Amino acid sequence: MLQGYDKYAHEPFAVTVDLAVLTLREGALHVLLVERGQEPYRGHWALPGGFLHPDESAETAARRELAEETGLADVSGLHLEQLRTYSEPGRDPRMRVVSVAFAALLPDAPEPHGGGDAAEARWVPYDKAGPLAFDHDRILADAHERVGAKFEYTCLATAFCPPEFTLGELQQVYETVWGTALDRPNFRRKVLATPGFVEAVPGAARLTGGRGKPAAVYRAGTATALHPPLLRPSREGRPA
Amino acid sequence: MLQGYDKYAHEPFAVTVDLAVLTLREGALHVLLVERGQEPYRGHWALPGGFLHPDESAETAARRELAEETGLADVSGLHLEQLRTYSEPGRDPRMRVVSVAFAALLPDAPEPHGGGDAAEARWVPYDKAGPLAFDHDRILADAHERVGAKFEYTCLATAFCPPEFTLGELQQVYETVWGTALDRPNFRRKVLATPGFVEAVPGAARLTGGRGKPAAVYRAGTATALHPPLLRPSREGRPA
DNA sequence: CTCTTTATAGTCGTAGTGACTATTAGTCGA
DNA sequence: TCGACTAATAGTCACTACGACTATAAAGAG
Repeated sequence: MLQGYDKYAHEPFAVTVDLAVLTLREGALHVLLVERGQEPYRGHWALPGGFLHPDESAETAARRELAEETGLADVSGLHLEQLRTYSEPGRDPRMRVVSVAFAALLPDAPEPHGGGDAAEARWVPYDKAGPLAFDHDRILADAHERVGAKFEYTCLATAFCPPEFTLGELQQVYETVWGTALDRPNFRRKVLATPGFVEAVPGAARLTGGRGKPAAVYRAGTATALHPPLLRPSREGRPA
Repeated sequence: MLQGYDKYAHEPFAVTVDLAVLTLREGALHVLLVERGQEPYRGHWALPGGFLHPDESAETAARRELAEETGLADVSGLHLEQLRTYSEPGRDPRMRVVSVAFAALLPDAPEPHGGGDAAEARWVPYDKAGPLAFDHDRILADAHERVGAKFEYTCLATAFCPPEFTLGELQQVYETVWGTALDRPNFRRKVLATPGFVEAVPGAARLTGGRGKPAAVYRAGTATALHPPLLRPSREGRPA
């Protein structure tokens, strides 16, 4: 309780934010990693992040770090989601660090120019994001799970898409994040039946790789929730 | 990023946990509140909580505080869920406090004997949990929303029930948390059709208030997820 | 052309569910 | 002891959503 100020010696903690910045490149989920130039975990890869400044909230700090690490001028429209806070005593060998973790979703993936203090920053395929420093493997896995779960009942998937996209591209986003194939006509029916999920760009059509019939072009709609949800073909429901 | 140790003057923060301890009493959602005996917000009600000790995680601290505030001997089996972390610079007028918020669900509600430093602790109906200290109104609302959402796709509702309960009681839990009435036969069908949600206690039956046909008694099952989900009759799906 | 590729349209059967009605098993009050 | 009342449980019916399909349209490649 908060009346304990004078009673407890409230130990000071260092507070950081850690970011799982996700994007899709060439049909595969990628995550932004930085190479550590100092001990501990020197030479290991880690999630970008940094200390909370005295005058900012965790969300503000996360957005600032996101801008620094990606080099993007405008990160105001990007989806940033607080995951949870990691506070196990031993998670940083040097000192007591409590870290607020965020997931960020980017549509396109400009190569990061290590603007921050990172020795090197790079997009790494999610599957090859080997053992990371600290508990960042856990944070990254939690981010993936959260994003996958939110795809079921929100319109979050469009955050991975450029401003204009085809339904095939949107389906690829789902398939890549969930790691499962989806039936194309059924996916299409579901998306179009959900009001506000996507809206057609009149008259626009685009070829999806040079071949086949050009696909209609859509924009993200105004809806944020998905009712009823678009459930992933999960472990459940199978003949156990 | 975490290599910034020597560069940034990483300001120390006080880290606390705040608990939204929820229970059902007489068919209404109640929350455990403590009366503040010190400035600021002296005399106001607040969520229980306290500072993180140097050697414990936020989860450990939350469980410790929960035991202290409720006076319960065994809080190991209780559902404790990290909500999110609140870190706005001005949320505590005295100092920079970052708070990790949790929601806790209790089946029965023993009157708390203010074991901690709380001047007074009391169960307060959710609706009458007037303006709270700090940003605790927001935390409490977030807890309610999170629990309501989790009811849709998990078996969490049994956390509000005693070890043995009737389907009518379980339905009341849903109705109270969601604030909507549910059709009894349909609710029953749905719960029984979900394997592992509840399991029958053989031969047991109980009257639900002295009247009517005695109801069969159930225990919480082993399942944790609900597939397909039990969606609340929401704002969506209505003729807009 | 025709073959391949991709988008789009539509069909069919079934699980899930909302809105009901009917029946059963108790208590309470006259 | 006999209804009236109450609550639990059983069952019906129609409609929606969805998985698994087949069919057609529109492009490029050869």
